[in-house]
Amino acid sequence: MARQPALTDVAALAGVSHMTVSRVINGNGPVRPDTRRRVLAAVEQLGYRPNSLARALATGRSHRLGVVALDSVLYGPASTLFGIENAARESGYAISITSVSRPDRESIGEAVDGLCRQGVEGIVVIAPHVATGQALEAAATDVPLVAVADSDQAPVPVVAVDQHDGARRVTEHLLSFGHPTVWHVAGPCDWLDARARENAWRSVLTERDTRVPPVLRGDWSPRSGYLAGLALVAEGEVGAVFVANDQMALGVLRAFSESGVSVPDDVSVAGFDDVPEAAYFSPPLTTVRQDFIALGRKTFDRLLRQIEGTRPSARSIVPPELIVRESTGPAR
Amino acid sequence: MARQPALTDVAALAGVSHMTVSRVINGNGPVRPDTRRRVLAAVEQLGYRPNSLARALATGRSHRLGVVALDSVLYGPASTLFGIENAARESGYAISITSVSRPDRESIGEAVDGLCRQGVEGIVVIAPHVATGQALEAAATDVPLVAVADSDQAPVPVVAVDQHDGARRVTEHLLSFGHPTVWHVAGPCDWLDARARENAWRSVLTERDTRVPPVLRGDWSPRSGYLAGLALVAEGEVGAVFVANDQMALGVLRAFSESGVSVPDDVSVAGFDDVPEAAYFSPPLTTVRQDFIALGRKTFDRLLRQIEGTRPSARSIVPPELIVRESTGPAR
DNA sequence: ATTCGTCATGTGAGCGCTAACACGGCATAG
DNA sequence: CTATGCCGTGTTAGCGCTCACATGACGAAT
Repeated sequence: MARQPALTDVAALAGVSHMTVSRVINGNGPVRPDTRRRVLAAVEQLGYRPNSLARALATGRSHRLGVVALDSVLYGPASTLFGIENAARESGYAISITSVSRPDRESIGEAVDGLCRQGVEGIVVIAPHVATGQALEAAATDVPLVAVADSDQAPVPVVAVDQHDGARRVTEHLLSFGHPTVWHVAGPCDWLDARARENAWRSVLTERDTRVPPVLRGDWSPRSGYLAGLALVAEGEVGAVFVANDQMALGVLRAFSESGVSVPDDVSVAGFDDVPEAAYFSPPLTTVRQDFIALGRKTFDRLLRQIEGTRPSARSIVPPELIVRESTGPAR
Repeated sequence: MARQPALTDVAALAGVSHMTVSRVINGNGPVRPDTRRRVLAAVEQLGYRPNSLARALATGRSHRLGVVALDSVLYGPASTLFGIENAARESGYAISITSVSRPDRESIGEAVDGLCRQGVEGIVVIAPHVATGQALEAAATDVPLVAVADSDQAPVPVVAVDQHDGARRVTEHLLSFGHPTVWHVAGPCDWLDARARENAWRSVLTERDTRVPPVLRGDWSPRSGYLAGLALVAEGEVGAVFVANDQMALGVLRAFSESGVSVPDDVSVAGFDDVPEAAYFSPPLTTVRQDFIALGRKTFDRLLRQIEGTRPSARSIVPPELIVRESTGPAR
């Protein structure tokens, strides 16, 4: 089994110099039509595939992007990844992916370093932890970098769905039914998104001089939502709950249904994300839709602009959308 | 801004030849301890990062794997992807990812071709459609290739969770409660997994001379499950349903709950996948757990073996596990 | 003292490609 | 009829790295 055919093989077969073949392949320099035909025939016959590694080495441009993802299969990050991949592929960029299990300085640093060695032209970090910001600061590199995270104080450009706006709108929606206050099942406190949602919820309540009930904290998992739900049942005087993501909201619904608490008659429940399942929960879940595909595209655009030297605006924000379903309603 | 430091820069700074630096970096050839120290100091000072593109070009080994994934964010494929990535990273392989929107010959061909240009040493195709097999046949390439798909007749090595076994076990589980027969909400008929689950279900019924009810067909989405659920309600005489995945099962549960059909008292419902949410459905869903992380690792091992020339066994199968929860029970 | 082997290092070529320039040939302009 | 220009093509030198070999220094064996 011989090695893959190279430019010179094609050149030899077509009876031209390798440079002419290169011109045909890249469609730049001037080539006479019949020469081009001969070359293309040779390419076809040999099944020649340009070696993009060699090209990258010669040009100094790899047309490759790196993505650092959290080692998890959450709906949001996974969707964002695919959004980025789609946008990148359409623009002729290849994607290298690396996952990290913990969002600390060392892991992120290693991941970024590994991608740089691979010669990526830019890096996206989808690791929406509070620690990620500092970790990125440490990961000193001159490769353009964009983070997918809703943070004002990140040391790198940031793209995100507007968490604050989304959380504000659900909270206001819940209050609009006349509930005395809104409880909150928050995400892990080391997540930026969790903090942003919690802060927005809190500010709506304080703005209106409404009592701020203690926060229940989960870890995004349905199980943690279930436990929070049981705690809320024990609490008794609960009329409305804003749960920081749909998976936990499912757990809350489960706990309520087991305990004979009716949604939305006894308690209104709202989530965040609009996972595909949310419309089929019992009852269908009021939630905030995040357009992760748009987020991915925007992230890619942002990074591309940075690679090409066009200075982008400081913050790229994707607006969320409140999706009202049957899990929220007037107080009984 | 100067370019990234290269081997020669380090060599110059350390006062040695580039080859000595190479030996230090790769830890092979003999180097005197103090020389090594000088070199490492220079590496540190310059912030030198080996360029793996150049290395790949020189050695002919890229240590890169390509993954072709379906353009979707389904739980299974996404988890498998992460399993592969983890295993690969541990073994020093980088991952390039490409997604395809349709599983036809052209898309798959393009995806495989693109990855080959990137110089990958092996390719995993996670595109479990019936058409994928033929598409792979067409994508003639001498790069080692493994498909994640439960098919006997694929033209390439295959790794999969044993769909047949899983489906057989749920069906038998449902029959064990004394239900006269088991209905089936199947996945799209162009998916191998959907076919395998349906075939297994059918064979259990025919083996036992049980009536085989007409198949209801969905598209994996909760919505399609919901519609199937409504159809089952209209049908009336339904005691047990095996739904081909958990998302559709959620839709079925929703339809039943809306229609006042009680699960499992009126109808037993079982799913497939064991998504993290399944335990918190109402009622918690009996389902078949697929260990996608193990699947990913096995896939990587398989591919690695193929790259290194060790001929692997014909079929790598990961066993599924029946998870019994509250959605299944005796006929009323 | 000479030969040999080993260790530590250096040299040159080449992986497959592109950028930059060099060079004939033919048309047009002077 | 020579000068100027452009077109089509070839030549050369790298990109950053590794491989295969060459070289020199030193100790041990002859």
